[in-house]
Amino acid sequence: MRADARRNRERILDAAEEVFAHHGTSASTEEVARLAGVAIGTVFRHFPTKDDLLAAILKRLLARLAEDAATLGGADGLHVFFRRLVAQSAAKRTVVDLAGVSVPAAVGGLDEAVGELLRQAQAAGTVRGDVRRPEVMALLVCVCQGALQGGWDVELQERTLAVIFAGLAA
Amino acid sequence: MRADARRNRERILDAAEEVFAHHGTSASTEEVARLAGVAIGTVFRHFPTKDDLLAAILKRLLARLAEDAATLGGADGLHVFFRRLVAQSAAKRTVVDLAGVSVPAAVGGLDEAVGELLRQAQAAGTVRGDVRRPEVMALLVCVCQGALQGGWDVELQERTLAVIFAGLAA
DNA sequence: TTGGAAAATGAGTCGCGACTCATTATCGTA
DNA sequence: TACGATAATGAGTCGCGACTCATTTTCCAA
Repeated sequence: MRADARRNRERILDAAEEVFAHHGTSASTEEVARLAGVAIGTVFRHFPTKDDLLAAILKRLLARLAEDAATLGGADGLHVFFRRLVAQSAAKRTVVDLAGVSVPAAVGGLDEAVGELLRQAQAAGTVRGDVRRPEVMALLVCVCQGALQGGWDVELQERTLAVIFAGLAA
Repeated sequence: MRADARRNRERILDAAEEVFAHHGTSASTEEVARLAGVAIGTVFRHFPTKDDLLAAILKRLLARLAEDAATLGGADGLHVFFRRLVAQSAAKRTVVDLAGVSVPAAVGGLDEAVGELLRQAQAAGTVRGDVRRPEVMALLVCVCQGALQGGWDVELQERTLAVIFAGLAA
């Protein structure tokens, strides 16, 4: 792959993330090209369809989340991860809008990373033992969606998470 | 309003609910007209824009939910309502997709109905006293979103709701 | 340097879906 | 019934956005 091609690919991904974060996935590919500073054809050379582009940024986002999760741990690592995710979702439409794009959630090891956080929290006694990974993942998804849609303020976010944390601990 | 106009208006609303429930709000207005058995122009006579149509069915849905909530009560009325809402959401895209359409949540008294359920649950000791309505509403929205997107099976739904119920009770 | 392969360009095509409006049909009243 | 007002019809307009491709530009290896 030529140097300029690699550079443009990155620019396009960055631009796409920015544009879709603000305007949702319904934003046009042309807007992405404009922000990336390339012609529309270049975008389609790298990503033959819009869905390919969406899948690419989703993959990057999930990988980043998994990486982020991997740096956490201990008694309240899971709680911290919940809060970070909610904060991100409220600001960016992207992840949430991507329901339609089919990228297995397992990509990037997010499932595993969250599983590890759960295990550590349980070991520390912060979360009770009979809670399993699937419902934790489900709650993460729920909360992201809700935070984005509801336009939560900080207080509502805290109160809502408090209920969930209590439910995990009880 | 003429009799045929009133009849068609109802047909269109029913058709729209059906179509948007299955295919999301991106389904075309023409599809709605086809199912309603009227011409496309008739739809636009009753609802000048697609958003007007969406707002109308959202209003109906919220009113119905509030009505439903009003029939419940007692110690676990709130829990029952949670379950019903999740079950509906998983089957229908409509409510969830309507984030964009601006209809105050207060419409139809859903807020009040849920507030009443909360009060009764707290009186019965099923829910602890310091939980307030906003976070309950937020959790309801979250769970609807999540259930739709995640394609929850019955077990996952139960386990996820169990965490939330525990958090409300703890 | 330079030749040619790889990449970028951007005006143009295409299909789709929201919305219009001249015409036709239907209702309800006198 | 007759007739005017109200409503229904559906082919057509319009804009938008995904995607194409002939042409031009850029890279890099020999």
